[in-house]
Amino acid sequence: MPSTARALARTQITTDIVDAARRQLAEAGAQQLSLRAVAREVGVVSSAVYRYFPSRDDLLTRLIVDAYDGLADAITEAEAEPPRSDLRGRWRAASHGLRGWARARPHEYALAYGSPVPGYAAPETTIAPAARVPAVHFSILQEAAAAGALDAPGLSPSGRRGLDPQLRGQLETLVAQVAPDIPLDVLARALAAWTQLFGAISFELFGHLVGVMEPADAFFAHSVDLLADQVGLPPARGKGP
Amino acid sequence: MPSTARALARTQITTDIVDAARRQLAEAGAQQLSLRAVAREVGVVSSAVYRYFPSRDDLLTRLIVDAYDGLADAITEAEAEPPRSDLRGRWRAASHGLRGWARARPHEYALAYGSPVPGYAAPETTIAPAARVPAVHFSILQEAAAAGALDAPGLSPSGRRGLDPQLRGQLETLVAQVAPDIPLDVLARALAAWTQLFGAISFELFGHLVGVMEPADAFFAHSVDLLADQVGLPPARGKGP
DNA sequence: TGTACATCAGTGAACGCGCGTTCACTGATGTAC
DNA sequence: TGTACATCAGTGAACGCGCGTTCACTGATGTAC
Repeated sequence: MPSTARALARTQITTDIVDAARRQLAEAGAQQLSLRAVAREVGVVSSAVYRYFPSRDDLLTRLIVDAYDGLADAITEAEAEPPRSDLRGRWRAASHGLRGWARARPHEYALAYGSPVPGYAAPETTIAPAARVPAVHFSILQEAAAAGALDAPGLSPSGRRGLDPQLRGQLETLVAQVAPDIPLDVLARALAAWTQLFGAISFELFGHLVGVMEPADAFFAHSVDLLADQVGLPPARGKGP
Repeated sequence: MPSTARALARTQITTDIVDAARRQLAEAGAQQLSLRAVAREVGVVSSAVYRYFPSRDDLLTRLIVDAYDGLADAITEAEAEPPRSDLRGRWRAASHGLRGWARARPHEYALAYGSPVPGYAAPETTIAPAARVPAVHFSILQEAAAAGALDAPGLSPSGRRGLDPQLRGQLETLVAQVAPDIPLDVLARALAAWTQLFGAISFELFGHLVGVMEPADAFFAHSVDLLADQVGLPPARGKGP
């Protein structure tokens, strides 16, 4: 990896291209993202972009991976704020970090979590970065479970009472990969809570709360707390978020 | 409204156009929907479509309105199955009806509830049909509340204890329009549950559960029951869905 | 250090494509007397 | 019932547009001796 002038220029221009693409994504959405427009913005002829990305789809993939990474970073950072012992505070912070990131970059959010881009199939490269995103929430529960701090109506001591067999099988596979200390029924609720956070954020960003819950701050905060209850996190110890 | 040959032909061809458009939506997604392709499929020259829809966007609007209407119908029909006294059964049926409709028509679902179509702004005409969709779920809660059947941890007798002022204000406006008998805290949970159903369905349809919860049937059923608990519906009286 | 060759970034023209929308037109259908 | 006129569905050509990708090329940068 010698830092020749060429290599330096290459990384510089690569990031220029990605930045321009991200800017266009922010302005027009994923399917309007055009290689030619990106090239124009970077100040280069359209065919030159092919020296950096073999096709438009590869550029899209890069944007998706960056989105997952940025989101995971934002959640991690937000979650680090509250004192470690304040489990609910950390849950709240992580959740609001998720929403804040999404509101600041609605098109990147839509690219990663909205309707699939027609004609584009995400390659396997995106799986690992995508998996980073829920890890923070799971780790909070992991820690809480290990400390015996989780409690909610309907949770069973065994962690598996009343779970449908299909669901139990899936959860057993997942628990091994992700968070071995979490009881199965808590993990099920965590996953539900996880999808549900995205439901609230998507509704807000995609305009389904307009005229109903607008601004959605208080509504989202309320949802987050309901979900914290549901997964069995202990009540807040200090002030809310 | 005389049924002249012309008028008959007009309604016939209008539905032909909409059907062709819906078929293309199902195959390629909203932003690939092209007037020319629709015209080709209907067997007519592209400019002829302008006799029926003034622009591509109007055709899109029609598809969106149809989607909301179809979804509302599907939920209504599904909810009518269980005995009226089985409130939780009705909640489940309505929710599974929602998912079933979405799974059968992922692109129509994405058009209505996924990322906004770039360059397209939904006109006010879509508001009324969109509002029909959540009405079934709300009416179940309305009825349950009137019968005094709702109970869940954290719900207060006054219905408003502990609600953030911003949220309370929004809920008061909404409750008047939608379901005057529902206590505010139940309505807040109902709305949260509502957005959360869409989170689960979007995750499933948009591929975020692939390899994790697949098939998602049991997971979705579990989520629906957790949400039923959260809004305070009484436990199931008979078998599950 | 200097030269000969290999690498590679960027150019510019071209390919073939499909799109939404407009317009003057024709011929069939409908209506008023 | 028959005729004269008005309405309107559908045609076909054209407008101007932007797109992704390929290709032979040039000139600058890097490398081996």
